[in-house]
Amino acid sequence: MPTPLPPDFYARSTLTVARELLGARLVRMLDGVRLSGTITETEAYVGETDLACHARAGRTPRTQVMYGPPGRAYVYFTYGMHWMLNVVTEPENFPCAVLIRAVEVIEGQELVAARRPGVAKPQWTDGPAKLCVAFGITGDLNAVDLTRPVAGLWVEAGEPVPAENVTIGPRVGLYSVPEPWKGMPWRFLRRREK
DNA sequence: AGCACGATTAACT
DNA sequence: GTTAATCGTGCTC
Repeated sequence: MPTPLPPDFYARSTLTVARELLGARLVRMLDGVRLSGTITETEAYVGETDLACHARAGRTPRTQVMYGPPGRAYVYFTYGMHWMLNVVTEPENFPCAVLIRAVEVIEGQELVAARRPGVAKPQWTDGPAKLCVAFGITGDLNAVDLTRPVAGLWVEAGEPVPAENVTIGPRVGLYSVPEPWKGMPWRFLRRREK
């Protein structure tokens, strides 16, 4: 029996959720195969006042899932070719989310290898759009409930990452976002092991 | 008009 | 081996 992280996990401060998602396990049922990966990089996007967050535009068809209950998926399309996976955080009507930027594939390596032909393992899922390709995540999964194993996508508890292995820095890929939002240290990544 | 990107290329060391 | 620059693509507002 899968045991997804409960709504209470997501109903907290977005920064806390982003930090604690490091080490957690992203699980995807695809073609009858269980894929999973350890989350290694996240970014927090916090409300309408965060000018890097899509919710800066207010409640629109695209952003409305962020206004809904925590623990849902916010999947959106950008740059004409890329899907991105976020998890909705905080109580309803506070539009926030954590972008899942990278995972390390654990289960289902054969299927992922087949989905990422010609790509070496470390590059299978080391970017937010790459992991969506590897795990078969598209707009079909927007707004699904990640706290129950009903949609074939959820997050399980993993191995906690100790503070000394966490690197914190500014979010990336924000081209024209003004300060102070552009420089806010809201990116969390697990330091490379070895 | 403007993207919460990634691959390719071109320049370096 | 590295970093920097370019641009395709189509959805959102």
